[in-house]
Amino acid sequence: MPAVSDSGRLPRSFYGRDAVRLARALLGTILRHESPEGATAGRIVETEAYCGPQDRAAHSYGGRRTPRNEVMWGPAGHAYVYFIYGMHWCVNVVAAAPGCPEAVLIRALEPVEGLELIRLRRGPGIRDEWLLRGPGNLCRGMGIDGRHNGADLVRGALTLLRARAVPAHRVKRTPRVGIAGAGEHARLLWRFRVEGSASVSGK
DNA sequence: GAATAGATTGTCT
DNA sequence: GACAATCTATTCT
Repeated sequence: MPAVSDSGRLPRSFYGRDAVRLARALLGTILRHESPEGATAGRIVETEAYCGPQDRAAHSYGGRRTPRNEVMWGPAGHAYVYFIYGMHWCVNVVAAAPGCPEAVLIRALEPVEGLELIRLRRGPGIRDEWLLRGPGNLCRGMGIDGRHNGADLVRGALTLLRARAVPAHRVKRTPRVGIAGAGEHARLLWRFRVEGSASVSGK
């Protein structure tokens, strides 16, 4: 019996809201991947909202629509996975409505299921709480890569599960990470993290 | 502890 | 050809 039930899958309606609200709502939910090597899952403790054409830090800034970011333009509840810095994958959850290219970057998870497999993928010498810390690291540990771009989280092997909500007093809002080139938009408080979790990334 | 550099490749101009 | 929603190791202080 798996440590995490698959029955609590979040419905499509959960995703159909603006990226900032979705980023907050995703805290505490469980990202689960049932791969051929085994199942892994983690509790989301850090997210960032990317808010479409007006957001200088977003891939869809200025209405850009390319093969890479095409899934951002599609229906909510799908995974937008892209490759960056020559070696890392990052996974986003598409928000809002078709034609509104908003998404939420998943930045950190607390490992919940499949610890052995996660350790195997990450390599030796890493504390368990840090195995899925950082957007690139969590994709490696969860076995997420370009094959998952466009995956439907409501139906496929990659899923999001409902879990106990994170109370407001445990949520901290900060500026986003790694977007110094975004001018004024770099200062907006569009990063959400669970206070006190050992698994959040950054300083 | 802070700052810096190097890795390494898809994507877009 | 420049650069990127990163991570790690190394070199300072």
